[in-house]
Amino acid sequence: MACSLDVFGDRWTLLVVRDLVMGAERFKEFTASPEGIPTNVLADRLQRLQHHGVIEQVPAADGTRHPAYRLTAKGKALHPVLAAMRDWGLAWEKGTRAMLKPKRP
Amino acid sequence: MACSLDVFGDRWTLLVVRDLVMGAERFKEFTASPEGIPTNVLADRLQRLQHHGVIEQVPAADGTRHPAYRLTAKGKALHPVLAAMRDWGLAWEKGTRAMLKPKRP
DNA sequence: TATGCTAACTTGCGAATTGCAAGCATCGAG
DNA sequence: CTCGATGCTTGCAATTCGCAAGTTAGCATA
Repeated sequence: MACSLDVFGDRWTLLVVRDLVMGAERFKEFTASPEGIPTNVLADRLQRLQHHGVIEQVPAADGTRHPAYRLTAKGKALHPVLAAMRDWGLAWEKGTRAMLKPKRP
Repeated sequence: MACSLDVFGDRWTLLVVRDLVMGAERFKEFTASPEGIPTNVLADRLQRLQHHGVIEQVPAADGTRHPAYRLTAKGKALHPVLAAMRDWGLAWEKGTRAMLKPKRP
């Protein structure tokens, strides 16, 4: 538990992972999320997640030369955690909704 | 997701909830956990959890007049979240172990 | 009554982390 | 060769954190 929290026990990390699950791959896509993560925090979290082996940087996905980020197996294994948190929020916090379907399943 | 993180999206809150699930009820018991939460942070988190309806303060459990803290239904509903995080940690973070059985189930 | 002990907080303060804004650096399009 | 878009990095004020040191209250012993 405590070790897991060392990896993603803060306000932003799990939101980044959520965006990855939802299909985000590029820096701009994360900043476009409604919560509005500061760019310096995002850069830090991406580095940290990479360091923990939760995500990996792939050099060039499409035509551009900008990096893309993908979940590793370790990162994909976080899905149950996210699902549990989403379900709890939906059940107990009023006025919450969720986009249930990932863009790229 | 984001709303859930508003409630427990920080380093200490979920550790407090974990201790509650494990049977802790009193201030001293939380501070005794191996992670060593600072007392001011603990006081703040207990207040915040109470404010969010995750825990409740019961005036006197045993002979003493010190308060005890208990999970509400909302708090108990966090169990799947904790379980998912524990399982992920055990599966992917090396050298982790867990005390699987709560003292008071 | 004085003295000590423990539990449960609160306060103070230096250090680290955050959020916001602005500033680079690179690339392809025009 | 300028322009806009993208992907970061830097600076700085403000919040939060962690540690240590009080403070308060209820027994307890003498």
